[in-house]
Amino acid sequence: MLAEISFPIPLKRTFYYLLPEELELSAAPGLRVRASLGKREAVGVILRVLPEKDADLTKFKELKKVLHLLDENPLFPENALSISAWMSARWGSPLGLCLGAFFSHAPRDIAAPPPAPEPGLASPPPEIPEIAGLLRLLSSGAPAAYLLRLAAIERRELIYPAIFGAALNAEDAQGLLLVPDLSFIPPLAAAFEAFFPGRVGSWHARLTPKKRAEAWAGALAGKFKVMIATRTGVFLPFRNLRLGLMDGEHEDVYRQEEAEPFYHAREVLLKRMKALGGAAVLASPCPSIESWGAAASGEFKRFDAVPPAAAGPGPGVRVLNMADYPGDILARPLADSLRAAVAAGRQALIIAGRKGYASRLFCANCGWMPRCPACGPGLTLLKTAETGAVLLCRRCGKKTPRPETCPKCGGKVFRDCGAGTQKTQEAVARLLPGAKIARFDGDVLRGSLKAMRSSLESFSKGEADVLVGTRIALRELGAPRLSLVSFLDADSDLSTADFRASEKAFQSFYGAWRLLGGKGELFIQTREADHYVFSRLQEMDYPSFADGELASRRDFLYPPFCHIVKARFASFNRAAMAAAASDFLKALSFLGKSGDNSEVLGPVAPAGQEKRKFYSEYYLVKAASEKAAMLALEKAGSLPQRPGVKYFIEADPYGFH
DNA sequence: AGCACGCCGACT
DNA sequence: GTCGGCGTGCTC
Repeated sequence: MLAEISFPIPLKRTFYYLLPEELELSAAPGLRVRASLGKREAVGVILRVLPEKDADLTKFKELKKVLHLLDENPLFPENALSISAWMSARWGSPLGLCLGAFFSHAPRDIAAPPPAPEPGLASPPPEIPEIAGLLRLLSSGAPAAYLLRLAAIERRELIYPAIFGAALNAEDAQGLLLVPDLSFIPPLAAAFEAFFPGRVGSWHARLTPKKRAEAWAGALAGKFKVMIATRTGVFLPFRNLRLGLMDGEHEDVYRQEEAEPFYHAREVLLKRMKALGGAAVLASPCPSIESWGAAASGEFKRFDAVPPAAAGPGPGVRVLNMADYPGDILARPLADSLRAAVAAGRQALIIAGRKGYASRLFCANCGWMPRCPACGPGLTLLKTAETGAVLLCRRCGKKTPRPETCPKCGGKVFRDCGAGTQKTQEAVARLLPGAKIARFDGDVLRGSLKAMRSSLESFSKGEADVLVGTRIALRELGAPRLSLVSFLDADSDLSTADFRASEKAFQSFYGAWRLLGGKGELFIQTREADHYVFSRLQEMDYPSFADGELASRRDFLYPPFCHIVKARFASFNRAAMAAAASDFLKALSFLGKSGDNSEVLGPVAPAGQEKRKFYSEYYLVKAASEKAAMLALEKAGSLPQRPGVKYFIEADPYGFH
């Protein structure tokens, strides 16, 4: 007999190995094996067991033997194999790498289950009247997915234990709590410890190897009742997982895009819990429009844990039209409030535009800003050595030459905006000569965990008056004396090429508003003060914003009403690139045939391409269903490779470049 | 991904 | 004369 084996290597192919007779009975799909691969040994997963006559072995000179069978039973009762196969089809990464996400953290020897934990002195789960209905449904154990809108962040420490308490009433039932950031784990673990003493585990990327092995084996053995984990925790093994809760489900960190396998932890969690017949709860103060849509269509049941008090008037919101303050980094009203806040012993948080982003152009005289005639806002300034400054629409890719004169006032002087954290820090220092100003951006974050903590802590303790940071600071921050938050350049978010730009911008503003805790002021500086996002800000009503956004996604056929696949072709040879694109279009001609409303947009080429030696263009597939998207991804991924052409095929791209 | 082979630059 | 850079190629 043969075993078809998948290894965690970036290859789409699988491998045939001979099964030694003594393993023939125990070998089964989903079990791990050790085998020689090339010049080394590797652990792979059996995909199937088959007789030799069923495999075409003519191409191999040698068939190696499986060396060891590592498991007697599958480690994942929900069938990691089928979930991995779905992941592979859904995001296009090799099956072996998808399986690797589940198996690669497994310790070499899985320790025997530890002795049954002694039941500690547990507090009764807290009562949360607002979500009594949700708790009732969870305690019934019915398989379902829920969307939970949460108000105050602090209440997670009560609400989540109540939810786990309700859903995990069986003795061996386990729950997984996914959080967007490592820094959320310790406080939540401490809160859970009161309700599940001795049975709360943690999982994140910075665990030491020994702790990692303990956590992994502990989850598998059922030692932990509750596992609190960052993104990769969605692949942990459990003996009896009954509840998966994702905190801050709208956060982009749940999407893995830097390295294969690509996936979105939210979707993987939903898939897993469905396969297990368990419950999934997606929680957020400002849910993703995808989840909002699923709730609207009845796929998720929605609950709101927003107490009535939170609906009252909160911090003041002031949108400052920067056309009225040409050249200023800090507009006058913001500068005045900032000065007053610091003088009164309060703290302020200033969110600067992200570093390295293309800046925007505006008329120095009247503030006029060029817009793309086809797509509305979104034109950014692009500086190229050959052609000079060009305006690029990041939504449709169209480029226009930089205007000589302003069509509104005839002015000839243009400025570009977009102050980074450094420039902003200088401006604040000039405004408040005596104030202590701290900075928090990607550079600080990339440094040591300790440096990052101390930088934030010094602000939380009140050692600094003003914190200048990128939006990453919003998530990490807890500052009781905070009374002012300001976004210096809201346009840098709104002008990104992403159909999610409005959603992400509103979520940021909303998060900042909530961070103020019902008092103080939120300033937003923009040159697009008439953008509809701002019209929704005055009430700070997330549901009404989300409803509007969802309707617009429906009208323009964007997720959750379609699945997007992006295909980019690049080459030094223009004809070869065109031929690859033509292969692609031919392969995708099945779309839309069966009456669905799938469509292919493109080609989109970068600005100033004719003048360069290197060519590239991309297409966007808007597939009407997940199935159609997976088929499109598969076809695009298996195009004949034309020499000299590079292929970039991507599912669910965030931002179209 | 590993791990090999292979062919050109500075050094014990 | 070697050590060692990383380009290319293969893994049942």
